[in-house]
Amino acid sequence: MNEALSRRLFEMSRLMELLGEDSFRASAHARAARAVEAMTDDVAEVAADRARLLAIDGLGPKTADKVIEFVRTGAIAEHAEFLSRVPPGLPELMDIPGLGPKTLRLIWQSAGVTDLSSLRKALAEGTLVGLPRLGEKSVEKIRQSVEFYVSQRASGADGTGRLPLGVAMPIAERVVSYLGSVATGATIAFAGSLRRGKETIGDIDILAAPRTADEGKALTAAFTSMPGVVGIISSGPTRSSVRVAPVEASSRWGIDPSRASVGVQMDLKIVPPDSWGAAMMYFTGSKEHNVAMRERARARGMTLNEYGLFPDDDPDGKKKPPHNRGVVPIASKSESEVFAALGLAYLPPECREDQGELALAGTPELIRIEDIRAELHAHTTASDGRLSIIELVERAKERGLHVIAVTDHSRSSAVAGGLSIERLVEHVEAVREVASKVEGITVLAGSEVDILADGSLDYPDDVLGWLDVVVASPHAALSQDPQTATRRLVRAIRHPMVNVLGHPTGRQILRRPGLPADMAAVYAAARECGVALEINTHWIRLDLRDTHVRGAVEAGCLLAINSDVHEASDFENLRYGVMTARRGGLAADRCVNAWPRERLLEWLGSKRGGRRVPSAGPIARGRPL
DNA sequence: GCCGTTTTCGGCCCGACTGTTTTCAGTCG
Repeated sequence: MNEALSRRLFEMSRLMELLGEDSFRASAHARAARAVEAMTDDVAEVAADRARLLAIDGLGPKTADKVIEFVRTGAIAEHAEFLSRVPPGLPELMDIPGLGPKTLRLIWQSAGVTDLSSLRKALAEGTLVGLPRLGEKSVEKIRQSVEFYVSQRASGADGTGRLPLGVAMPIAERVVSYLGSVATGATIAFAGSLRRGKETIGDIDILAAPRTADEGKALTAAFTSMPGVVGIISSGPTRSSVRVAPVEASSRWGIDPSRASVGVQMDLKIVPPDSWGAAMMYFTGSKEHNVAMRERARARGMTLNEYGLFPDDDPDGKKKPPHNRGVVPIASKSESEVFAALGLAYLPPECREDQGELALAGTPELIRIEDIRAELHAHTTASDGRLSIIELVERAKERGLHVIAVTDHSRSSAVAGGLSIERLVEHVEAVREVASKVEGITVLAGSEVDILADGSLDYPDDVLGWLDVVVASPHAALSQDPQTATRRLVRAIRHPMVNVLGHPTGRQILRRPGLPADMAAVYAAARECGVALEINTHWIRLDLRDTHVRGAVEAGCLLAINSDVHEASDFENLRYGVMTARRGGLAADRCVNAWPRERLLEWLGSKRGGRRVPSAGPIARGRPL
């Protein structure tokens, strides 16, 4: 409901822009859409009390009534009215970079462009050249943008042109390292939604502070000519934008190799070293967070831009920007400095989304990568992993973990080599054999047990009783209706031997939505039963997602951050899971993977009749526990 | 259409880059 309504409001905002309505009204609707998106409660429930809606920042009398209308009728009359005035294929064209509402409106009303195909036709026939403010060059830029957009749609999994976090991050790191080799004295880092840990990335922002002007020029030259650049969108002394394509996508996740290349826009911003903090803050965003920060600065008689926080000596905006007039900034060198000068504690990038973070009294206590000491979800060659038991254990040890759980697939996951009961017995004994030999790490024998469509588990209870840890996960039947999905997950959580609910919704980013369960019911059951909800760290999953983590944290749940290890490199995904956890406000004490060893083992044992975990020795076959 | 450490009415973030312009509009982040 929240998501559907938020989308509807965003659409209204977009349609208003296209129709040339008051731009402030349009942005008010976009703000309302974000407010609804950020709600952790079900909007249907909140809307029962109009005063509660009005108390939400960004919702006023008019938008609150539209929310109520949507909750009651499933539609907003004004939305339908806007929709009837715009050709159906037009709004999507706003996704094309460089094509904004004004230009789109112009070519719609003056050149009859109504959708992608008529736009391409108009470009091919040259009918756009000569319209007001549209010369040869502008039209050529639009043409290139459209072709790039079309190729992205053809190659991307869903046509949004966004890259998963885990695809974008390594690219950004390669570019940062490459630019660092060009300008050895420069400070270089990535910013943007990548630094905030969003699950998908629209473009990659790189920030550089060279020591000299020559170094800056060298950086720009290197950036615009680096391998993979297929087009330069713009390039100036302080900013350059390029299109990079193609980029290898992962084949392991079943993306068709012939389509396994996606392009991405990359921006380089060059700033003076003294502005590093203000620039980092500015280019990290989010946009909405920045707006809130600048408003706060203004309210305090200051003005904030990417060069620093300045005294506001020019309220009318008549003069040149302060940094061009030699005004000395109040703060600029570090982000902490700027936050402090605005009366704020340091806010980590992951919480800069304008979702109430400016009202926080201090820096939120968020989990860090180094807090993670246990991995509770890992596969070996026994099912679909690539590591043997001992290899897995050694990799875990190298990473400083004190607990590693071997949790291969259960029998229903046939394509993933799920273990029959007989094979499970052998496997558990093999794991215990390894556990008895290695030192410095506790090795647990467990299973990632399928949650069947009706919520029952894939092994009988006596078999589950042999194990040290049970991760119960949905793998099939992911298209259930909300009621069935909720019943299914809650039933699995209530099973007395389940420790962790693995990738709870089964969603895959840009690929499939996952179970539409009532998450509030899932949180409530998990809290009551002491079951940890997993944040699966693989960048194709990140399940729970950030908003779900926030809901679970607010509901008082335990969470697990697991890398669902299938090969050694999967341990590297941990950072994406931790970023997602931080976006949801998770602190270390609520994350079972961050607990001291004994506390973790005791918690696991509480679901195994309180017996000591790990068990040692052979399984007493045929004797139900 | 929202909102108030300057405002209950009149504002509403800031700067860079580009192209079509002799002073600025559109777009982006």
